[in-house]
Amino acid sequence: MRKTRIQEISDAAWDLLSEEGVEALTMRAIAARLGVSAPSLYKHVANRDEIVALVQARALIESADALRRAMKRHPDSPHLPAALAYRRWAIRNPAQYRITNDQPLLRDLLPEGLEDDCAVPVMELADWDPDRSRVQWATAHGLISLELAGRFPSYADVDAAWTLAFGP
Amino acid sequence: MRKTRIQEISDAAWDLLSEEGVEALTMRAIAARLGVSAPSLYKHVANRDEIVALVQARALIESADALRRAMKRHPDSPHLPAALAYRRWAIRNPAQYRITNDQPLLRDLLPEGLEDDCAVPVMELADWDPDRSRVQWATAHGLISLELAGRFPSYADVDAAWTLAFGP
DNA sequence: ACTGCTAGGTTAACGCTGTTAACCACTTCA
DNA sequence: TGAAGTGGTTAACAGCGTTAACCTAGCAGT
Repeated sequence: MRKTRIQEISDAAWDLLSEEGVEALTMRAIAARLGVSAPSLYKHVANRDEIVALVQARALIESADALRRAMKRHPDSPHLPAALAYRRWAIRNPAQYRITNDQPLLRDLLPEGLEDDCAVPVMELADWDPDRSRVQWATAHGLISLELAGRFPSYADVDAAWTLAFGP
Repeated sequence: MRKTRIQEISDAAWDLLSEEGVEALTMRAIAARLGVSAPSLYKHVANRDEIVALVQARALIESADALRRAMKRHPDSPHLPAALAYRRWAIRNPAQYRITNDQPLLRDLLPEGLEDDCAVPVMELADWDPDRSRVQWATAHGLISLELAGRFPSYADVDAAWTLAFGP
């Protein structure tokens, strides 16, 4: 089963984000990675947003999986491990995290139900209390967002903040 | 005391953000607001980042002031009022909030000490515990960021989340 | 009063961006 | 055999930040 061209485009975009950051995600750069000219991408996607949506979908899935795996590994006290796993994923994929969480999701272009599916583990961690789950999600997202934006001073003990927020 | 041209540029950029959002903040649009051509802006600023930094500085000051005023108004139980005042400022100035908090601060272009000054009220609210202050800041920032990005469903009770996070 | 500097504007242009139009070759199928 | 569809091409456009070159009004110094 060969890779479809759309998957190749998605992978090229993902790798470009990993290697060169958000600003490097241009149609011409993606095309160059596939050894092709930029306009030919439009034979496979309608516009750049559709490629961004592919990245957002993968980022949502991967980060939710990281959460789920950590919860499975620490079934009795999952909060801190799950939070740290989420943080770890974000720090390792900063451009992907920002492109899916620092701007509106391209919902119309995302697979149906994906967003809800990825919210499940967070709901579960908050014992299905929607308010609690939103606060915990916001705290994790806020800590990551501020860390990625370099808003904590270099001497800040960010680990201690995570432990205080999600620890025992 | 007439307004200096740099202040006029800063104000034009601010108003443009208020009225048309982040993507509308272009050199040509700022210049048009002053009835002038884009290249002439470079007689007053080195580049676009310098204008963004002017906006960031004003946003930091205004949002910190909103915090401080709320704390002064509710000296006995300031946490929730202060948090809601911060949220209110962000919701009323979404483009300015995002341009200063969703990307790295342009520290080299910001007035010396401004960032620290604006962190003081948050520190005070957290009883000068740096870890607590970072968590509370992150929670507020996360809630705002997710709300501005439209990540909460329309039926979500965001007020309840704020009350849960900062309430009594 | 004349000279020359400076402040602050102008237009033209460059390289980048996303995107469209027009064209072309190869494969598939009736 | 011919038609349609697939997936590539180059040229081009408007908008972006930015630079270069030029011009003009006002002020300072002799």
